[in-house]
Amino acid sequence: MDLEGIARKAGVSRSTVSRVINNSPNVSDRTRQRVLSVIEQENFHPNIAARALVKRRTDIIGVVIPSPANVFLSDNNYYPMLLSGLGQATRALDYAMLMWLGEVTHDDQHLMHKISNPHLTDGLIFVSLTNDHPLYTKLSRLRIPFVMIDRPFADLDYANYVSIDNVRGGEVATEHLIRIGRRRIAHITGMMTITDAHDRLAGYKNALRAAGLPIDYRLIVEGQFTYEAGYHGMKTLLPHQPDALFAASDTVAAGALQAAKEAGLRVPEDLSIVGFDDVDIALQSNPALTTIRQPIRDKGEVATRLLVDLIHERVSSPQHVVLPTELVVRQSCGG
Amino acid sequence: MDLEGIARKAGVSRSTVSRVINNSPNVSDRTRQRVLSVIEQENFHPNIAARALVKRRTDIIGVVIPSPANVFLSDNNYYPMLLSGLGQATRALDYAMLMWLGEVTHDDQHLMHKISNPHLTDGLIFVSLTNDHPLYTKLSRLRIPFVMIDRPFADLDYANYVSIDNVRGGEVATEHLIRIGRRRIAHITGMMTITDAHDRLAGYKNALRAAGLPIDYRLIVEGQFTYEAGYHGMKTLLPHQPDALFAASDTVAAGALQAAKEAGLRVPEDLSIVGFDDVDIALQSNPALTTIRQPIRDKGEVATRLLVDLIHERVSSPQHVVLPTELVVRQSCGG
DNA sequence: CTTTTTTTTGAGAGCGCTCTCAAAGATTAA
DNA sequence: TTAATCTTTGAGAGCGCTCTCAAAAAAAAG
Repeated sequence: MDLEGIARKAGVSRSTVSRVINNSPNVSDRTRQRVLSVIEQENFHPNIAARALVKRRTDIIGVVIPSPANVFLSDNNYYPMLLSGLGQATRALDYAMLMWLGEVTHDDQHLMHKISNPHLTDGLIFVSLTNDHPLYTKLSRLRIPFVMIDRPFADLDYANYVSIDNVRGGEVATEHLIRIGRRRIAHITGMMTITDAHDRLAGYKNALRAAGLPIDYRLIVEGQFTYEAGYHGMKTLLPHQPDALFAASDTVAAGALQAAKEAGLRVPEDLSIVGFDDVDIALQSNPALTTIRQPIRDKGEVATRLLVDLIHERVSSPQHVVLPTELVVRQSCGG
Repeated sequence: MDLEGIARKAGVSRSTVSRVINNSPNVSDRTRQRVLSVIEQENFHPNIAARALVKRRTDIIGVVIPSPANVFLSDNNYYPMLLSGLGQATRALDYAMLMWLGEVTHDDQHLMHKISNPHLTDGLIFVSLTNDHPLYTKLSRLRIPFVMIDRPFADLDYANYVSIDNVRGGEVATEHLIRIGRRRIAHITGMMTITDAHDRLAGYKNALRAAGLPIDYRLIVEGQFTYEAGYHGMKTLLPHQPDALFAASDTVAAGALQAAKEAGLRVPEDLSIVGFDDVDIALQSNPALTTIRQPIRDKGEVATRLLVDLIHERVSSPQHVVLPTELVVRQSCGG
């Protein structure tokens, strides 16, 4: 059953039915009711392909999460929170959400071509795209608007993004450790292919400098935003006897905490720990983690709204949104 | 630029270009190369709306996760694992994945209508649909194939589903506790609006009966598959002095563990705990949880493959797939 | 009433593909 | 060489909508 069929049953023209399903005001109430009842009775669903063909809009936005499985699966409820924000906002704006999950390799031209098809989605949201990612370099050729969640590197300053103030977050975390009297503050970074890791590290260094403390590179270990990286990072750090740790994420902090406990250190007495994100693991750790809370759901919501504004050309590229973070003090740092 | 434009540039007809982009064998190599190079050079993307209009296929499958936020966000990496399986399989089968996240209320007719639009998706996968859900009753009117992840109640026996053997899982968990000498075994259930919770409870009872142990309803508490439910459930159980707990999920077990610790109980010495799922929290708990591992990613993969088989009418409804579970022994139960 | 204005409706083209069917070209068999 | 077969190509209809433009109907003004 198509528009024509409904029209026949209701004794009107195709145009009128079209007006009804598109909520046009130029239909008399009597006609509208008649048409609606036929639609209801026939359980009619408009063919959105036909609509998309003429409107040149699909009302679908694409979300690309190219994180490798170990990050996507280990980061606790970071991704669920983000997805929740994205899903919520797309629904509220009457869009549908297409999702591309999982690693994309260079040779998968087919997939990259599909993702960037301007006839499939009206716009794209890229989550935590690393700068060594095959899609990263294709961004400039994209013919539909896109928004990145997490700031890309400087070479992509033409891109729209929604991020948090990671530098400030790193500063606040480190300042807190300094304030409670710690002096040998270690840092386990995140994956250095995304700016979050760089910026949190920068914030850490800023705070040390501002307090006149030395930057000791033996106290800085590169990690991957994973539990394992935190665990092994801490093992590497232990010989250098840190009295505090700022971890690039709560998951990293949890891994480090485990390693510290196994080494017989008491947290927070012997070692203060501050994480980042404030995901569920922060609260479930023992002791609960002091952390920098970031508005994860908001990132998803704001990114979606921004993308839709871009699609409708209500704003023009590039747009940069930076959301605030907040220190949450719990037991893992004492003081 | 459309097919016609590419055709002109390549000096062939629209039909031939169509053949090329659809990998038809009936094109000479010379022509194919010529067309492909024009496509490449023009960065051409076929209009999939036009294609869908004539093919009556969108090559999109819809995934509906109507879980309330507190479940979606708290269940640790259960959902990421599932999504990973779903995403992986849809990609492998050359489909795109549309996602509907979050609660759907009765009054949201508009959304339900969108979800069930047969022109938008070729089929649907419902994840953990509760039997009190507004979509549950609409299933019979759906005009596209659908697969449920987790067995629905008996009234929906015409539905396709992929599940695990929850009854057996509950039995194995409980049998294990009995085997290591526990006699006052408590159970905190999941949300009773889905069969998983029922079946695990049934398995628990089966095992007790088989061992000649009484079923003590003071040792059975209804929960919600959440950390909080586990925590409060344990508090309710403590006065009845259980010596073991079978929790309906690892998240519940983790909450219960916390409550037990706070009450001064030693785990596993005073209280053995067995969880269910084997999600990350099981390993990160202290002590690590003995649990029933279920193949979460596989559920997603199998459901996707089944759906695609249904779409292509390679199999006919109803199909019921039950995947096996496995006991994973860790520290939380001693013995 | 008639004329003007406003509201409501219909006709028809066109969005960019696929698919069938027939024609043309190339290859092989007779 | 001609006929038969196989391979490759093109023409054209049609998928189910939206949107513009004009016509018809209803309401308001004169």
